[in-house]
Amino acid sequence: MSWWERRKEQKMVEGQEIRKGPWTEQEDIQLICFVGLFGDRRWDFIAKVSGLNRTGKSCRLRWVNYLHPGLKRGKMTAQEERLVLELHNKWGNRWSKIARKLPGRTDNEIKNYWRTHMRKKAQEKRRALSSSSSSSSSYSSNNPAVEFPADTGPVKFFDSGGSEISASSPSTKKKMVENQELGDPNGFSMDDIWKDIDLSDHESLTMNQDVYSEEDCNNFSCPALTSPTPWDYYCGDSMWRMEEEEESKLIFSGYDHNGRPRLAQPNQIFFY
DNA sequence: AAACCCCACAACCGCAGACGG
DNA sequence: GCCGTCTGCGGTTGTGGGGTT
Repeated sequence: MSWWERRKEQKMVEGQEIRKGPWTEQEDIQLICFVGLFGDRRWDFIAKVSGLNRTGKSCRLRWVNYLHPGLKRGKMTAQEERLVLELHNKWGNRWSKIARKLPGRTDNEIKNYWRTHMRKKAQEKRRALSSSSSSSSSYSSNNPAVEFPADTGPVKFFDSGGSEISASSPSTKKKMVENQELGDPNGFSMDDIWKDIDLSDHESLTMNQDVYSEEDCNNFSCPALTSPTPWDYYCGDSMWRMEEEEESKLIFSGYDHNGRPRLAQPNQIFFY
């Protein structure tokens, strides 16, 4: 049993049910306040002192994927889509690494985008293949690995990635290798398939414009947000400097009558 | 209008690495 | 070096909304 499970159990014993599922506005506000006070590092501590009855992990996730100032909302721009494609081709499923090149986008967002995007691609490809040739395709039907499931549900083979097998951990690497092995009984790996998909995208990309270099990626900056978020009202980029400006920061203290977030000094906030 | 499908998004889980005692 | 604790990452699942049949 892991420490986390032990801890969960301990909490249950203490009679504190760990909350799960969607976050309420009130919880968001509470979390924002406590992150404002203690910074976005000590999640376990924040989870404890905030009285949210959430796990530290859950708090962190909520912050990183939803509440963090500067997050972009809305559809990926064409530029971002291209960048994701490029970077995935290069790094594989290193979502956090890719996300760092797209300011305002989270790894989760990119992951989700890729998942749906690639599923669509796979389906299109499958349709194209089945209509063009039912017998001579190199995507042989006796290769179970390339049998795109009729069902559009989760597909394991999307765990493959760019030209470089890159993984943060040995187990992840192992998984990738396993996937490749599983998907390659006849010398045709899932990686090849995805590379193929990537390439077709890549080709259409390069037909129209220059390919992004790494330098481009580093210099890439997203256009200004078009729709104001609550964070635009109350912090602009100041929250990014929160750690350096512990003393002078303003933090969220609720909504005013217009529904706009209110600002206050930490010492002006009373939680309960 | 109802049923169904698809997509986007939010959230959870398991695991591994980092770090401090 | 070991162990406990915590954080971060990648994979997966659940769900709500919008579009289509």
